Amino acid sequence: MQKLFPNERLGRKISKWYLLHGRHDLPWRKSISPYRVWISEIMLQQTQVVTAIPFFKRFMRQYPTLKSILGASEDEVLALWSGLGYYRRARYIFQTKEIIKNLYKGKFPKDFDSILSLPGIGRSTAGAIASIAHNQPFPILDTNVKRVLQRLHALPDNINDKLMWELATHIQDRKDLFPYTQGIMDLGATVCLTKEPLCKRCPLKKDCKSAFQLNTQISPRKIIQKKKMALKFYLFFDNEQFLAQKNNELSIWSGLWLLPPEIPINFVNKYTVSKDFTVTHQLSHRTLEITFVVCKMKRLLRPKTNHEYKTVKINSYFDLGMPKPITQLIKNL
DNA sequence: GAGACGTGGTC
DNA sequence: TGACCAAGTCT
Repeated sequence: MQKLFPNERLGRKISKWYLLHGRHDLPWRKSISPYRVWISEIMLQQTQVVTAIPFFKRFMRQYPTLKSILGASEDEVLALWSGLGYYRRARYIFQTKEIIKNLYKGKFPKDFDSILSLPGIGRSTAGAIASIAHNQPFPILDTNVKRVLQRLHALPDNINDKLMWELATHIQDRKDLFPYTQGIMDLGATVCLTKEPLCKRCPLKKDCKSAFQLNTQISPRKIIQKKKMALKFYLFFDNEQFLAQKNNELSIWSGLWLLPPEIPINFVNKYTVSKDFTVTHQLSHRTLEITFVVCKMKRLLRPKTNHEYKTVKINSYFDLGMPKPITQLIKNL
């Protein structure tokens, strides 16, 4: 008989609750494989379920299996990430599949430390893959789980992660890891809501130190002062195509295709400005003031420049990894 | 360990 | 409408 962790009894309540009330229709919860769990977990980092769903489906249509993605280029992976944000995640996926190809013979590793060592996979994501896909008792600790645990034990805000990881370990239902792991996330997402938790529906209401208490607010994230940043892009285009430039800087939208920020020397006097306007675009940590100069050319030239560029058919911009403001601009061309 | 890193939805 | 929120990881 396996020894129970202190709160495994509660974990059991969660896995049972999941079977009745969990979100069983999420696409990544069907045909479970390490590959599908991996991609979904990366997509779901700091990203809401409803946002991730269409991206996950599109990704799986393009690359249904781990094997099928092994030959992909970084550009192709970034194109599938276009519009999802935190593009570093897509580059980590590219790096990870390269490691899997070269170091693990094309098979997703099972060993926890090997999983954890992969780019873009931290302790929580590694725990999700290990527990969901490999049935190994490693906990997860995302904001959903943190919120449930914080309320369950009536912990003060800003409690340190070390304790939270211990609590997350001791509440796991190690007999039913799959429903437990999915369940604690669903519990946080659908019952133990940030603003007004639905304690009546909670399987832990008899155990929770905050159940039906008014003072269960989770303190807001630290507010950061957003810096403003001015950007300028030129959209050179003719009837068929436009000019894109690769962003190889280590900053926002790194690795994506943008537009040239200046006029190539050989373009002077070869275009007419049809529009010139500024939009603001919010990032999590920065406010961008983006000026677009839309420049019509009779025939798009090849630029004389040291930058990596590409001429792109206007109606196939979605084959490129590009950030939202730029795809928006092209779409409305 | 604080800050960087996207986007969409809500109120 | 601007502030805030939503399945983290890396440096």
